[in-house]
Amino acid sequence: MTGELHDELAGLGQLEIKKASTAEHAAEVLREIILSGQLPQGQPLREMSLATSLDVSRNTVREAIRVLAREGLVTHSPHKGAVVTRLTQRDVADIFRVRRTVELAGVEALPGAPDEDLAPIADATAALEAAAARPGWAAVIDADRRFHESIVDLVCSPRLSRFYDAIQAELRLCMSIVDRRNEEREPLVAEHQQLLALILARDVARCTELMVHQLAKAEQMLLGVVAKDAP
Amino acid sequence: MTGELHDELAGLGQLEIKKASTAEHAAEVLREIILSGQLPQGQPLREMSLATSLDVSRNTVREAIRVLAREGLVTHSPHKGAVVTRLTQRDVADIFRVRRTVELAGVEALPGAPDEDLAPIADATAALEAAAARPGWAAVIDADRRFHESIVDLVCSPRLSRFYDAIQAELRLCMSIVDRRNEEREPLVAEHQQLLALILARDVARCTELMVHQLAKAEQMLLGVVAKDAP
DNA sequence: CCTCCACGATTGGTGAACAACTGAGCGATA
DNA sequence: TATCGCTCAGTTGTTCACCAATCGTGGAGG
Repeated sequence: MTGELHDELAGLGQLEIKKASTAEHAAEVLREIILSGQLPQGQPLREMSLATSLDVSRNTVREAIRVLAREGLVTHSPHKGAVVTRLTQRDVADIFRVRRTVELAGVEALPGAPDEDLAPIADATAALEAAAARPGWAAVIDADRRFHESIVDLVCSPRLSRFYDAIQAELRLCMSIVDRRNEEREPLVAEHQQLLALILARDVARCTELMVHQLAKAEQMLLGVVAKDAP
Repeated sequence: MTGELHDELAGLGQLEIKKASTAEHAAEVLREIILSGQLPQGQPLREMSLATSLDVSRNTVREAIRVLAREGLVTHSPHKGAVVTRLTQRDVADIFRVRRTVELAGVEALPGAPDEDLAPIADATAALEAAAARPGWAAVIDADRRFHESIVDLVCSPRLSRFYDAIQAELRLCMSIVDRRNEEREPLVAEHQQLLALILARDVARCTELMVHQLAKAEQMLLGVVAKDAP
């Protein structure tokens, strides 16, 4: 009988995620709006206006804003409200310091990782190749995100993975102001393929080296963008 | 003229932290109650009862509970409310995996750290010695906390330090159920003195080794405690 | 002994109200 | 002119009252 039950649940597969709490849902909507770059950095979030446009009560909006504040996507000041976080060069440097620490910890965990934990990394690489062949950056960025997330997951620490999630959200916020019109995508694919090869070979030393190099390059790029954005 | 202004502000040094929001304050009070072990793990937190005893509105209590939930101190289930988080062995293992990752990253940063960043570690060690000479565990545990926090601060990453703060809060929650009546405190002091010596000598390799060993010991102890606590 | 259902308690969410605070505009004064 | 103090509109912080949805439980009935 557990069989039938399981089948029934499987049929509901898509619906099960239908609804968390209203506040979480509101937070998710806001998060996507912010991360998609529709709101410029520093833009104030007015509770009343959001409440009417999201069609929820002001209290619910407040909860959502608190969630985003904890994630670092908005910055809250007492009696002044929340604004979309304005990332400074210092923030970018900090984010990449965390990336080095956490992602390299994932690489260090490589020797003891079972093969099936490596599969998501290969999947993300494949998705990255496929996305690069088609127009649009959204899929590319998402595949890149999954790639690095899978590396951190090698540590097998839910808390570390959650923390890294928040870091990636800030990173996306930062990347939302990047102008990618004339940016190459082939190098990105090639770099990740190299990384994947070293990962599958479980070559910790060279993987670390390459990853440090790539992170430094990305950091330089974003430092430049942030510098230009905030005069 | 900036000189006079600076002098005036310096005189006000202590007052600047005068007051956070009511919700944050409520969260802080609740946090201390939980971390001091006055509430057993699994204890439900009723919004109404807390609202009357803290003399704030139910909404404010709700906000405070959300804060604690995000910190991991309470576990929230829809329509069932929040309970003091019950830490499992899996949680303890995860917390220590994070500690290894993050604290060792602090040790790795040792070669590039300026001397003044090492001072807080020495201070914490001194405080630990002093606290161990007097009765009571609270001061000892706090000094230990500061010791490890200062090591993480060597990375110079506000985000990493904040994350580690949350981890330490969970750790304190876990330690609140430890029975320390017949536990030795001299070994703890000696171990930290050894660590401090290696840190001041900037001996990354041996410091890492010793710290891994000590963390493993603490982890074993807490795993045993948690196992006994949750049958 | 087991099942089912109704009830009380609790949480999730809304709307309105009021207090407290901020920032900007505007004179008044030196 | 520049600075101080004031008022004022707008926003946030907090409380209160209310209702719907849900959970746990205990008792009625089989």
